[in-house]
Amino acid sequence: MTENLPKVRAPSIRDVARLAGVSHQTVSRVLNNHPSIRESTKARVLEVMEDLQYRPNRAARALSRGRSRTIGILSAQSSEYGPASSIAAIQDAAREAGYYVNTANLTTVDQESIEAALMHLMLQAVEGIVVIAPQVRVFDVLEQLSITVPFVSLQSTGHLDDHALSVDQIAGARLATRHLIDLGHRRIYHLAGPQDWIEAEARMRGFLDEMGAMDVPTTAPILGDWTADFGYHAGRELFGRRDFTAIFSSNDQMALGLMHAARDAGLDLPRDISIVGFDDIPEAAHFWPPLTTVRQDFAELGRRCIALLLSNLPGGEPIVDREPIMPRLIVRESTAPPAF
Amino acid sequence: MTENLPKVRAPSIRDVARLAGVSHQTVSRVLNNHPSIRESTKARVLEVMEDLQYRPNRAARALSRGRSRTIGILSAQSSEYGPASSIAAIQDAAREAGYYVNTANLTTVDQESIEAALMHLMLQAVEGIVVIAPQVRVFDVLEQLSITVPFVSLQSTGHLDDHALSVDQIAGARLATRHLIDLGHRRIYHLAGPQDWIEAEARMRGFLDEMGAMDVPTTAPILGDWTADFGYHAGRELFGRRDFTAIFSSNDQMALGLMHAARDAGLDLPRDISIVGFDDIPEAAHFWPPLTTVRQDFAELGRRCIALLLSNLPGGEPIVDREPIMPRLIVRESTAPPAF
DNA sequence: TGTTCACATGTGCACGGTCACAAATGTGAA
DNA sequence: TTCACATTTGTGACCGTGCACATGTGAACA
Repeated sequence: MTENLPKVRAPSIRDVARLAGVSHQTVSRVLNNHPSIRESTKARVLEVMEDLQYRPNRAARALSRGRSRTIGILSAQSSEYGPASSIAAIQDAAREAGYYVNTANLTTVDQESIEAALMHLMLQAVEGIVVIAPQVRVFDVLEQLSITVPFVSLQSTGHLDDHALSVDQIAGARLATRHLIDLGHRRIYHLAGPQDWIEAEARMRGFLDEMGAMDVPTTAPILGDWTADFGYHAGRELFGRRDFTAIFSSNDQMALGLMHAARDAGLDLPRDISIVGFDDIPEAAHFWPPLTTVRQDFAELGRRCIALLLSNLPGGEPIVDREPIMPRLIVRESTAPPAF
Repeated sequence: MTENLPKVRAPSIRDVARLAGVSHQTVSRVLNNHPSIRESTKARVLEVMEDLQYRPNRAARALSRGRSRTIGILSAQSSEYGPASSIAAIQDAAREAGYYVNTANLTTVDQESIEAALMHLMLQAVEGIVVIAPQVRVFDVLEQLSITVPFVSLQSTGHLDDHALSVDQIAGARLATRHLIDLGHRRIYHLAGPQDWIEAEARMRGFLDEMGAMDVPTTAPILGDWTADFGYHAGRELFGRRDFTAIFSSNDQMALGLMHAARDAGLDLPRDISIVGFDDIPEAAHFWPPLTTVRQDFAELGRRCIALLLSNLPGGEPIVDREPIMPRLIVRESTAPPAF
């Protein structure tokens, strides 16, 4: 009946040492795979550990080493497909590398909320931060709070490229735009994401670059908020005038909203209007019509993100990963040559 | 030029104490809002903290208190809308309560993967665990590894209800089924989720219960995997025979796949076939046709989940939250009376 | 004026690891 | 046998915080 004694302290390194007949330091060496430990000693210690169900205490370790082995993720809209996939990939990669991950969500993207989230992460003594959010403001706050841990952004910002790792959003947007131009479209709208999201800006730039390069006149992009609802409302207005034959939407959700509005307006897709999305969410293949879009490899992004971040941690040798991940155009049935 | 001296140790409680002319214990009391501290003393200490940019060291705290203030989430398919929303809500609620959250994803749901994920959480000394995954196996492993921390599951399992908190999936499924029956449908299929997911089972049970209660003959549900792709392939087969007039899908993604297959088969929705989903993902309102579905309040679920878990932690007074969250039927345009 | 008591503050150690350094043991050549 | 040196193991301090307990302080009361 010893099993339900109250408050049985978890076994410590010294308990193991006593039972194995060695010093606590020897146990510590076994834990850390120190090279000069006699095999027989090591085996004995390991056996005692097993018997005692010994688990190293992370807090103690973090305290004495001065390192938490934790990295933080600062994320906005974390239940959407893109961010959620990135987060999952980052967590997997971090765990693989022996790191723990802690996520702080931004409910709103104002100064105060960003500060609170960063504070939360810093209080945990995270060793590095991954930012999946509108960068510009976050970086301002990072600087303001004089946060000193290394950080990595999942999107290239242009001027902070040492910290950035990205899918080449510009190239992706150009692929999408070029696809529409190649089909013969000349009056193409762009439904962009929120201005302060780097991806949104990059995709917009890619769109404008390609249009310029191909000498196609452009109209001002419409600024959206990533949601299908916004796409729907924007669509209702756009399809009223119909002074265009194709739209490139900055993400799949907004593209879905556009399609909805198009049907409401009695338009036939893709005959009357071609639509291209961005992200290739798993649902996109089943939209009506199946959506032509640009696929990003989030898993790869997560892996490289962690590799980059860890390399910037003290002790690692800094690498600079400037090679962007190239997105792919997935052609489905939402695009066709213009009917007129 | 003192700002880039290497290795400036972060200020500790004693540094603050020295500058404020008090003992380290007094500083500690200020940190923990101890009642008997003179206002003036407290103010002085707080001021020094501000000056020094003092941040308490979480590892030291965890070590001396023996509590990590961290809870773990064990999640599968964490990039899908339901789990992702729950995770976000749980994180927010936990942060609110001063807790940290750490997520471990299951890549596969086999024994080994579950063990690895649980180990990862336990090594962090999480104080409690939230399970968002196929419960049955996870609970087996929990028991096997003799995990002793309290845990909460986001889904009711029937026999572990003290640990469970849930949207009443059965009631939700009955709402959906009843809606179809009320419209006049008598030959209704159910596209279920994976057998080992509690939600899937509960929704299936709700479907069968309601069909039984209304005296409508049923056919065996089809077991899917939550993905739109599966819905599509199941649909291709089902619409070949067309011995039914409505389908209740266990989630919105599979419903989307079904719709896709229905269009491929040249069917008119909802005239030829009515479809109901489950979850009300933000995109569902923009499907073609907009999807009738059952809405779950994930945010509320996350909040109550944390409340329940924290109450089970040592020190809290155990509450039992047996009141399930009631889901709501959202009627859109994917359902109509049968045409014949 | 001394006693009591609540409040405010200080002292020293424990938490469970790691680190720097010291000591013991083993090994091979002079 | 002895010394030099590599390998293996041990000793004690330290990381930053909280806890138990001791101590100091002032007001209320007899």
